[in-house]
Amino acid sequence: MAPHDMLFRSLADPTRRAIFERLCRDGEQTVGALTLEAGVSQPAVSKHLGVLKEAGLVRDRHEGRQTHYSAQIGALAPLVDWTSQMAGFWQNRFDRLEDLLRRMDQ
Amino acid sequence: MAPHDMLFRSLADPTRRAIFERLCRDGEQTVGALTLEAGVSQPAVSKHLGVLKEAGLVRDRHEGRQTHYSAQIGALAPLVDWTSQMAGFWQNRFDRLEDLLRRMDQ
DNA sequence: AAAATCAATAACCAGGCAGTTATGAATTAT
DNA sequence: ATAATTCATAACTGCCTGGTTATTGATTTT
Repeated sequence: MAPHDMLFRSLADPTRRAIFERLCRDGEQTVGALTLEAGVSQPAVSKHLGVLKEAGLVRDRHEGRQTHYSAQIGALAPLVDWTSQMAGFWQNRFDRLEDLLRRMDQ
Repeated sequence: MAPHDMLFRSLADPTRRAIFERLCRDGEQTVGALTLEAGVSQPAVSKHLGVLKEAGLVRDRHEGRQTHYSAQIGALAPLVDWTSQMAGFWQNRFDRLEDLLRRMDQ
């Protein structure tokens, strides 16, 4: 399984992505705080956090009976890489086409 | 539904993402050509192409009885924007923290 | 004209996944 | 000690989605 596979899968769900966005925007949050704005039950939030953690997108920190989660922005790197790679392929093909046209023009 | 929602959803499936990658790498391809390497049936490929098209990630061009598909690299822009935005949030929080520490240090 | 090819659609099926409620384990408050 | 809080897990459910085969429409080929 490609490294960005988990990444895309994790971010595909709107609820889950919203949780991650919240963590990016507002920094470390407890499960309870996240649940308040998630629009789904606490177990659902916990499950989403589990998926995000599995994908390396979040870290958890236990403190007493509450768990604090925070975004790991670095985990988005493979996504950036993938996008650049696709753009690179595109550009290469464009360059080759340009080259071909230049040759034909002569 | 956010503009990047479709995007993430479309790219989440490995088979579908592979088809898109192929189009980026090798340029315009017919459904038949894509089917040869997809590892799934032709109808499955057609369905994936439908989803990609819906998300604006591919264009189709009919020529006789065959349909040629090509990647629309520009459609990845919202994804890049989203990533930058997340990184931006992160950076802002970091800056505020840095600022706070500087004040405390005095 | 008849046969073959290409791709889209229809109809169906199985598995996965996001959601729920109920419960348990650990910690904190009374 | 007891009660309350916080989160994770278990068990279940319904739907969505990715896959299949069968078929049709459209175009080429023979």
